[in-house]
Amino acid sequence: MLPPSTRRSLPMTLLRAREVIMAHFRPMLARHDITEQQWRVLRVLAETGPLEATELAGRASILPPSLTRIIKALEERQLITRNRVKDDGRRALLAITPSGVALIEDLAPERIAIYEAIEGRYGAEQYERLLDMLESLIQSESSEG
Amino acid sequence: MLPPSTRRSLPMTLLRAREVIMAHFRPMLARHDITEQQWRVLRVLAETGPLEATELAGRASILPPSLTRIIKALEERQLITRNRVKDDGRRALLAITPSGVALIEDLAPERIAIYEAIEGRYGAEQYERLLDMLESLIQSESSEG
DNA sequence: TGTTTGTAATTAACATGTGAATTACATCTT
DNA sequence: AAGATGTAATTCACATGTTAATTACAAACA
Repeated sequence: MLPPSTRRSLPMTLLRAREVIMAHFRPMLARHDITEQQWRVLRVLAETGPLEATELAGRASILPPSLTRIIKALEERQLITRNRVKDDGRRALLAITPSGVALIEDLAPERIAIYEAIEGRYGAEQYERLLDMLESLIQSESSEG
Repeated sequence: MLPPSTRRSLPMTLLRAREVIMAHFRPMLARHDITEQQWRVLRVLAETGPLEATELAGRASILPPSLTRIIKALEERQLITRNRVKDDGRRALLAITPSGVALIEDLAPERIAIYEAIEGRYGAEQYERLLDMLESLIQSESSEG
């Protein structure tokens, strides 16, 4: 078996795919002066409710050191709050503020339009199938095996 | 239409997929004290032959500012060389050195084994189909599209 | 020739990715 | 209670991602 050429390597193809998709969202994020990762954190908190940092990091696919910095930035902008957990001085519950919710809601319509445009070009069925196949890949490669 | 939940968003799913795949390669790269991006640059040069920076950046999916730093590091380790292009003082041809080739060749067997293991778990057919679908997505979303 | 326009590469500034080390706190053990 | 062990979060150090600005050079052109 030969090694895959760079044009057919799975990690690079995933990277490029992500790249062409994110290109559609970046202008929107830039207009609102928010990074992609900050946006992920806000969306997760908006969907899930208050979370501890470890859980949030997992759901937003952000490593702890990055999350520490992102939390600091979002807290300064008053888009999230942090509250110490009783009985455990290490943990804190992170919650989105009303301003944070408002930001997410502001972006929602444009976000939906971008997704619809992508689905329109790629095909809605294909799109769902691709997501299924990616989830299956993640499943089959997750550390728990 | 509702916005996709973070668990079903395409950018995040692509990110997680890439993450579980790269997890298999990182120990190998760390043992050879090379970053993922440096490895990509070396592989592209090994496959394609000498390239100018712009072309290399495109093929390795690395932005110019990052490539500038990576080139510097690889040049210091004598894994690549750069030679000015006649008639145009801006450009330079970047080429992999014999040491660079040797490094790539050292890693090749393990690299192949890792890919085979992934294909084995995920299914070789599925694997190829996933690559096709991703390439199709990239095609349909490319800026020229 | 000198100026303008365009292009390749770099630099600057800041955010994130990554692995290792550290801190702060809990829990277990004796 | 005191020490050992474990866990959550942070900090550190360095590499890359990202956009904007700048530099170096080419090409077009007045």
